[in-house]
Amino acid sequence: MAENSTKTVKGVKRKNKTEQMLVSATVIKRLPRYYRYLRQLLSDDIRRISSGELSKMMNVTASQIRQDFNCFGGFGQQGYGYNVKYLYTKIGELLGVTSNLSAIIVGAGNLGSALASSPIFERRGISLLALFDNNTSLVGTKKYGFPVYDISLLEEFVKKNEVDIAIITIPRDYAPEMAEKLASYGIKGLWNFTSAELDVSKYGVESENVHLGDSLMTLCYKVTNKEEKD
Amino acid sequence: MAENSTKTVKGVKRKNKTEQMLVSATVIKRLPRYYRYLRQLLSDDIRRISSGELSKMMNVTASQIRQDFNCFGGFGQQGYGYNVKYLYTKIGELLGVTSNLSAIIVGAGNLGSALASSPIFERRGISLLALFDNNTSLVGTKKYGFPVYDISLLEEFVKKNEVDIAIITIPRDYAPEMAEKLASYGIKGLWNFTSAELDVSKYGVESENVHLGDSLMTLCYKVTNKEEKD
DNA sequence: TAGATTGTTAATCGATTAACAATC
DNA sequence: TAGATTGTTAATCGATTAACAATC
Repeated sequence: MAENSTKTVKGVKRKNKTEQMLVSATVIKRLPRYYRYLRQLLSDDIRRISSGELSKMMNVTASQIRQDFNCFGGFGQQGYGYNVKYLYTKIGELLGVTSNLSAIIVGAGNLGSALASSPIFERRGISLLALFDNNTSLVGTKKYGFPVYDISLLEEFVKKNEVDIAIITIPRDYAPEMAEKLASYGIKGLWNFTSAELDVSKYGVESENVHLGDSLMTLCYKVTNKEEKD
Repeated sequence: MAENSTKTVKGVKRKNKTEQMLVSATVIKRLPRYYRYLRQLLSDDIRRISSGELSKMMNVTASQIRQDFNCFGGFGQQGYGYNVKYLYTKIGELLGVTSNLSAIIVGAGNLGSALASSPIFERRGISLLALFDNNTSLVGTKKYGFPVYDISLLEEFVKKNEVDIAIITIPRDYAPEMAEKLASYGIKGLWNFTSAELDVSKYGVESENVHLGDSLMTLCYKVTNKEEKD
């Protein structure tokens, strides 16, 4: 992916280092946030930014920003800072925006439908292909342009279309079994919205557990236990 | 809240320490997960559990479990372990399950409606009161039993009903302004589903930013960059 | 060149784990 | 009592921050 070459971007030479150690999950989880801020800068027509300026905007240290970017070989230039467009593109590539991933939603209920209606996939270069459900009154309909298929067609569809990501919005109790099935069909990633913890790493499948309930409870903790203001 | 008293629970004496330092966010964020596992144990009729057993179930170290619980003064008993029911209740209290919080959903679109239809609030002792929207075709209807009111009624409603938590499911661009308004109306917590970062801590309002897009991108990173399996 | 700002090493901080004495 | 397991202190690990030499 990264190589020991020298590229010329905006008339400026840049070095790409050979991929070093694996990057910690702590750093990875910060990348989408950088990506959001960089898109904003880009749409504000800001061409360059220093770690110092970005740190003020994002409320993190400049040190952390430079350390984070350096995990991937360094995207900046001494004395100049970072080229916003270049940095945005690079982080986008890291995050897989250009890797043309495909996705399906398993569970065409309220949450599944809400996701289908949102621009969340399109914005990240992910092709949503279809929804699946076992509810016969949903099967055969379309949700925001995407077909809802019967769950019995899932295996064939996933294998034929080499689906990368499955989004799980089915009732909690069916989730672990469904996750295993999807893993066996060759899914590469699982985006889990149920309160079950789905770990299919033993099949080499990556997963992200959203756990909305945990987020809500964390908020409740903060609301309940906030007394001492500073 | 906690006091230097001695309680008798299930015939066992327990000490409550005076609240010590403030507990780190790292620990807080783990509480909902403990809570989930403990509920499971409870429904499986398991009365007691040791940190060692729980650590195996949850894939964390027993040390971490004991450290975490001890941030709140210790819920266990030497030589015995933890009483599941007691521990579950205690963590629930910490998380505000018994503090009778109220909530509204601002934005009755697909995502707002999906949340209204879910048992996520009821399960955590939160009363969902209503939804708000500016779409006249939604106003006056009911979503899963909850009324949808016009956004113009928001201020009066929040103040009159002393609403604790506002859930923001409106388009991103309106979110910061709405957050400030809600803060000024006296909201205590904000559960934010937009991609905007809403920080109203300057008004003393707590917030949780869900950032589904970030979660999806993190998954994309993992899917795209998984090569080396072990 | 001089100034700016990165890339990177070293120092600090906080979180996790290990160890064990206290005690049920 | 003896055995088990917590509560808690000490050791380790990893992540963050500070500092500065490299360099554009």
